[in-house]
Amino acid sequence: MPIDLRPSQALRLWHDVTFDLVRADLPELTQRQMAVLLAVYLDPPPHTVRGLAAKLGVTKPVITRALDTMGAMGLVTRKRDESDRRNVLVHRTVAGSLAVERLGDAIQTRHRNLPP
Amino acid sequence: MPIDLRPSQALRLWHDVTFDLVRADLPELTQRQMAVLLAVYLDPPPHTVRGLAAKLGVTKPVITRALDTMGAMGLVTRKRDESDRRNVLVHRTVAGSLAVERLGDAIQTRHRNLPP
DNA sequence: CCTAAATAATTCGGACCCGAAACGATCCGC
DNA sequence: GCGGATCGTTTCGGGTCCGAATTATTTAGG
Repeated sequence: MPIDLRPSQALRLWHDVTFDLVRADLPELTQRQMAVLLAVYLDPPPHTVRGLAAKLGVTKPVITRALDTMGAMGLVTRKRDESDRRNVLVHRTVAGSLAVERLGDAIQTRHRNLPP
Repeated sequence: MPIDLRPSQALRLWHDVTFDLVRADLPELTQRQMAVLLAVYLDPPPHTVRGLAAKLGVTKPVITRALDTMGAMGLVTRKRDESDRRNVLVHRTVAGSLAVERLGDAIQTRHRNLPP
């Protein structure tokens, strides 16, 4: 477990990484889209629209729209669940894995360079 | 300086705090608004529209609009610079300080509870 | 079967954000 | 003073997101 972060260091970390995300002129993700992306890539599958909506405490259309947008960006794909065709399963992509990996590296780097 | 975060821990931290922000049904801030808010509260004053725009690498109207929104939320205030009335100076508020402080606590808590 | 429940998607009106350009106010050098 | 430069705001057309309600598809139960 890492040594405790003081609040000022915690905020500095959040500030620095947020600036990295803004300065990188990738398409901006909303907070909700970011939450969906990280849920899909960090939590174990399967991921359904309903499950993601419940996890985030938002309505299902929010998830559908987030998946529309992130699907157009190539960050996730959707497939019908063949064992229960009411469900839609969200899958990871290579592009999404790379984007998440880059975010992890950014956080790690900013964390390592925090002032004492 | 804190011990190094592994990328998986870094991403878990970002995931957890992002979820906290989404679940707390406060008005959502865009990434850019978050960047402006943290710049105002973490970097030393004075803060001008032009300075913030340069720091974030965005156009001035982006800052003006972010200040409009965050001003309506009570997170910041604007005042004319009396020594150069072309400038607008961005000031902190009690509500903004509290919001930033709560964010810092959330990050600290999530960081402390990261899996090994 | 055939109805009721569950799931994801779509529609609707309204609000917000964007970039680029134009605008008004203010300052500064000559 | 005056003209150009600087600063913040506003306008414009277009796009995205929102919540709530509705729809279409599929499953499960009697």
